Amino acid sequence: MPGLRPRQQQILDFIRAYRADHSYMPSVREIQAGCAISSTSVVDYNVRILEREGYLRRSPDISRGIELVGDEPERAVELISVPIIGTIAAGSPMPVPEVTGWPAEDVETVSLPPELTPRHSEQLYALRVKGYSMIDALIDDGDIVVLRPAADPRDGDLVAAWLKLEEEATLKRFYREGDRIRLQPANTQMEPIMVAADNVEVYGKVVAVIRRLE
Amino acid sequence: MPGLRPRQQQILDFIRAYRADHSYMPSVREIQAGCAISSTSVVDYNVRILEREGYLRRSPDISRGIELVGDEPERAVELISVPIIGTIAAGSPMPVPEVTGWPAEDVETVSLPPELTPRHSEQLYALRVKGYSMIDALIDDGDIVVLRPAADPRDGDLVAAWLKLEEEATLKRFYREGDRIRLQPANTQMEPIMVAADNVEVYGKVVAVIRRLE
DNA sequence: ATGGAGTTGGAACGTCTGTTCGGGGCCCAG
DNA sequence: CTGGGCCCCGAACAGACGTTCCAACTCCAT
Repeated sequence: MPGLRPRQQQILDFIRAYRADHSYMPSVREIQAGCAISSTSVVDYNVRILEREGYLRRSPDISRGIELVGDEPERAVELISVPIIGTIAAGSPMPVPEVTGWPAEDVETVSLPPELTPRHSEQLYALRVKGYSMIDALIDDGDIVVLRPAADPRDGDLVAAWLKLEEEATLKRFYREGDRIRLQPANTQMEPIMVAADNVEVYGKVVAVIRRLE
Repeated sequence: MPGLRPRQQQILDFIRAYRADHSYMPSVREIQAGCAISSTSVVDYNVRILEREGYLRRSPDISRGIELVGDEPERAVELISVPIIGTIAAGSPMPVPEVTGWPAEDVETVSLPPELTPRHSEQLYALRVKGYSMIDALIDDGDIVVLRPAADPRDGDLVAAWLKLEEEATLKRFYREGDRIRLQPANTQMEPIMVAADNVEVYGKVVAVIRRLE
């Protein structure tokens, strides 16, 4: 992506510099001030272009909702050890990570190579899949799924969810549709299921699946 | 700083998880929703405490102006680096590991954690799966399969095989039946296929499957 | 000139968001 | 009982913020 007008380059540089100083993102008006632009609409105009060109992403109607792409912050280079805190099966409750005294002594762990490690790896945990109920998510009996506590999952994320009414754990892709939620199997040939938003409890977002064979 | 009320711990966990998913910080009302709190003032109250206790910093009057203080170190363990020598798809020939001058310079690699490393890890290689032809083996597009050259596969092994007549690469479980070979999909609901022994060339035995999700 | 595409400027609208205020339970020492 | 921390609730205020609309400007090929 070569073509980038000076104004856009200037804005991009400002955002990068701002990001180095603060852990949150600049607002439109801060960009305006920092780049000596006389109107917020000019910022919006150029930021739109930057988004269209793939330099960043925006979350509409969200303050400071700019995300830089290709600028993965502080990816850990070393091997991460993730505790396997239990099993997940269709009909049995999922274990949830205990917040207190997390690094227990005797839990089994799995190590994640750097290539698999997401941006923030502090609170990862893993579950061993029991049974064949996740077949539609291309997940086999015995697989290990690595999860991250999901605050406010985004559309399309593969999440581990607990359906309260059905008393069932499931791994599906998450889509918000008004006050309901569509859970879409990873296997696209299968039909999605619709559930009320207050019937689904999202425990985590799947960041990796590991299968070890004999 | 030991004493941290459950509500505060909950909020802290939510912020950390949110931060892992988004590059910007959650708003007070998002914390409220994510922690099932019924008022923004409760969030403000507890976030104030978290700030006073030194867990985070706030920039007043700034949307999403929360900054987490302190991040954790990681540990390093020994891990095996496996070259990804190519892709495997249904209709195209599989690459085979070159025995000579193996450690090429510019090949992509994937690191295997110790738990995944089999006994003899010297000649491991990996392929990236292209397309959805391995769905019946519960292997998705983009998955990485780690292989070991299989001199004499045992019954039940999951092998990467090349069907000469059909000119097709496939991942199936291997069963010898007289002078023919039964290739059984991992998905037990699907029918096995029978091929003549001299029509199948076993390239390797799958020792691990790794799937990384965004 | 002339027109269009790309860009800037100014202002306003509506919402998002941090913050504050008054009130109300709960628990325990006095 | 009384009072005071401690925590939660609902509502509202004021400012921060993303977004939109329209006019004007530059540049360039026609």
